[in-house]
Amino acid sequence: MIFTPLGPISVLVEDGKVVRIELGRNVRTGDVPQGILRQIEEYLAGLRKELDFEAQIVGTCFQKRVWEEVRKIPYGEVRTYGEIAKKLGTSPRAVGRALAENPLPLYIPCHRVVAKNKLGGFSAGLEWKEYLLRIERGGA
DNA sequence: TTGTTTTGTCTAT
DNA sequence: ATAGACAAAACAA
Repeated sequence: MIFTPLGPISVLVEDGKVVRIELGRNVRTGDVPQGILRQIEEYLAGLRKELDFEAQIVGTCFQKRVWEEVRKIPYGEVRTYGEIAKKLGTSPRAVGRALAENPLPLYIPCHRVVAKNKLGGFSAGLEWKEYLLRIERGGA
């Protein structure tokens, strides 16, 4: 369990692999390896740019393709739903739909995906999206 | 600026 | 099979 200005973050781990990350909700979790928590804390403090731990990702074939693509977005940069869609040969709407199901926010940096002229959405609430983007922008 | 149409995928019926 | 939901975008007016 990690604390942020916006609320707690819980990490669910199954045999050494991160299965789910919950923003703003306090979920019952088992033991979480110290190294994983530290990475996330450092990331939130703006001291770390990549999360690198083992994760087990469950989803449909299409969802995994979207999540994989989103993982390639560099720290501090953003892409639009349309840009991701074009790369995968699908529609922006479908990309948003897949991101809405993202089980691993932060690890799969879906906050780096925005709408063309707006911020787009975020399952945990837009405050989280803004918060995360602010961290990566180096802002306070 | 607003509303309307088009759009791919997923879930439930 | 089909209908409805959706974290979007393009277009008409």
